[in-house]
Amino acid sequence: MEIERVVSALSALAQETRLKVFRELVKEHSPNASCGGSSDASESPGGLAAGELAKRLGVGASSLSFHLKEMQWNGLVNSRKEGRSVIYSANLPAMQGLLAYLLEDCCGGACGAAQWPQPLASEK
Amino acid sequence: MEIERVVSALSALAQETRLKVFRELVKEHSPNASCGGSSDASESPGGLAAGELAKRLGVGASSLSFHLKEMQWNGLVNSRKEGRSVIYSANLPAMQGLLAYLLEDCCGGACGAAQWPQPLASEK
DNA sequence: TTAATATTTCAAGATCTATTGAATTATTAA
DNA sequence: TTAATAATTCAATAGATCTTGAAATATTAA
Repeated sequence: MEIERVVSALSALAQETRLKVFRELVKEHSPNASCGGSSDASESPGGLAAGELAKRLGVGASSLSFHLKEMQWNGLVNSRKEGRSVIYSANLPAMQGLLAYLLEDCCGGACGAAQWPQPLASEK
Repeated sequence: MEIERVVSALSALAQETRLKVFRELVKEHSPNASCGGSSDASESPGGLAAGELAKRLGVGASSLSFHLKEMQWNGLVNSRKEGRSVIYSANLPAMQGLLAYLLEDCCGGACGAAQWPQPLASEK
């Protein structure tokens, strides 16, 4: 993952509303949907309608639309139209790519993936 | 890790110069310095002087100072004075806390830590 | 068709971010 | 002490981001 994409993915998450959106979408992610592993084309990726997200987060529709557009542009969410709703879903492989980069390039040489996850404080 | 701190840590990384700074500091992190694990007070955490960072990244001194202050405020780097230089070092436990949050709250329920690291594409 | 619902787009304004160069502070060398 | 070096602070500016409410678009229901 090249640095510009990493910065743009981080920017997409570095805002309270957007981070909350992503968390909600991860919660709603259907367990058999794409996680970057094997999957077929008929899966239903779960997700939430824009309006339901707005209601849950207490954000105005146009403001949320702005943030969703930002996240979609940066590849963090996908959308599909269903009736008059637009359903947004988390793009987990994008998040995993970001985590892989941070783990390897920004944590790696010193406290690498081999030490991940960290032992609990009580185990140290 | 509460959401405000996560957002502020993400903001500290969501900028090209700052992400590059962090990567450089991780590279220079001395292997026996604090990784969140056991350590003693006499360790030397490695790091780089502000001027050396500015030279490596091709950034003006005052601009870099602005970014370093931002990163320090958000807990991503530490600093210490040595002679007339100020040595900055990566705060790896902060990065690890951030990664732990993202892994658990933003990846977790659906494609959890149990599946991390991901199998290689050739193994799927 | 007309009305209601779901969402996006647009324009305005407020605030935040980032860069620049000059001035300032602290430390070391001559 | 004076000069040189390392870094930060400050003020000015340009540009990006976020929120708001009104208007526009698309879909479904009456």
